[in-house]
Amino acid sequence: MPCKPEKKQQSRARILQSAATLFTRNGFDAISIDDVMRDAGLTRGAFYAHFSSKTELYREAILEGARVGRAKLFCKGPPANVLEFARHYLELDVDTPWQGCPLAFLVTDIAHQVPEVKKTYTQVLKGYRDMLVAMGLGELLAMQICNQLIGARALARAVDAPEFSRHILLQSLEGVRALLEANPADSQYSEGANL
Amino acid sequence: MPCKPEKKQQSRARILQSAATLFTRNGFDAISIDDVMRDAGLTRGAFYAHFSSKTELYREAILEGARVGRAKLFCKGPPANVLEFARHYLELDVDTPWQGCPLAFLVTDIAHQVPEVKKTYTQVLKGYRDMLVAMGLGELLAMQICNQLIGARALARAVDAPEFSRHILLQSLEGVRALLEANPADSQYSEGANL
DNA sequence: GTCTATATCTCGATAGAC
DNA sequence: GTCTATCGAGATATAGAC
Repeated sequence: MPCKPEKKQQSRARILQSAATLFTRNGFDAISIDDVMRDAGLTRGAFYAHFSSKTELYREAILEGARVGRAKLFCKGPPANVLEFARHYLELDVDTPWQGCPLAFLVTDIAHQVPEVKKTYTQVLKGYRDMLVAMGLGELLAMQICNQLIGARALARAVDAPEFSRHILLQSLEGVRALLEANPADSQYSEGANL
Repeated sequence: MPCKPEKKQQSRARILQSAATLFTRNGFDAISIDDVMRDAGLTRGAFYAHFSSKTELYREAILEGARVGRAKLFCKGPPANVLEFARHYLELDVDTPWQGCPLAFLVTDIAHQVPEVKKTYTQVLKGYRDMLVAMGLGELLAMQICNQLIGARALARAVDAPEFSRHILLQSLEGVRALLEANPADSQYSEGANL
């Protein structure tokens, strides 16, 4: 019965990739299963051979989006310091933006979902915070920087004027710099040598 | 034909209040016109005598939500300094939370809406920033604090564990304090006398 | 595993009685 | 101005052929 298990894996991977992109960009409600399957080159009926519900797909898509984001951040090796990480995250000097960070683009969405989805989101958030901790920051400072960066990216997307968006992102980077300087015990790691 | 114009105004006000509460709490897609009208004690058919579309109602609800939020923040007179403002906004020492700040609870929603809605949201955001500017902060520092506060409130709502939520909010307050101390030219106003 | 077809539901918006 | 009734679109999920 299992006609080519690797084929099934390929279909699942395509569905997941489409879902990560579409959900992150448009949110949970605006994207139908039809949209995802069409983007993956399949039809609606085939969906339930891979996932049991739209919500389960959403959870997996959040994890996939986080994986893609992490890969994009580390494409040129790990960032040298926290400020470089922040610049990358804010995409201040990136020519081709990626599909977007699920943490920033789905915050509001997540608050309306069932507990399992919130659990997945929380897991990803803690992963980002711990990434900063691994760069030498204290857990508290890392959380403050997460607030600052994720807040800025979310706000920059919601406002209607591109100049204002850029202003928000630029100020966020300055905010991160100020937070680092206010914590000299941590900033020695962030401005200095690599981790 | 206008049977009691004041009656119509009362209905409109009730619809608006219901919409502000429900939309802020559940977002645009999850709330139907039926939900709003039912909450306001009316039926769906009466809706279009007051608003031309669900989107128009959404815009007005955002403004109403911002008004309610500002009234709540100023219920005991204007906050003495920026830190007190932040504590109020984060609801760290408030027993009965209000319906919630549309800026934090609708960020993601807004990004999916038509330009007019984004324009309304942007207007409210600039209003909040200018409130901080009126308290003596520079525009740049005010924006950084907006990122920090709004980001924290949005994140605190998305995570699944109440302890983690509180941790995020507490760290955000510390982040605001650090930002103020990193800008001594501004902080003299924020820690000192009223505005 | 993937397809087409369909059952069932909900929503936004409109029409007409009062 | 508010009600009930309804149209038409689009959604999730399922059933059955291949």
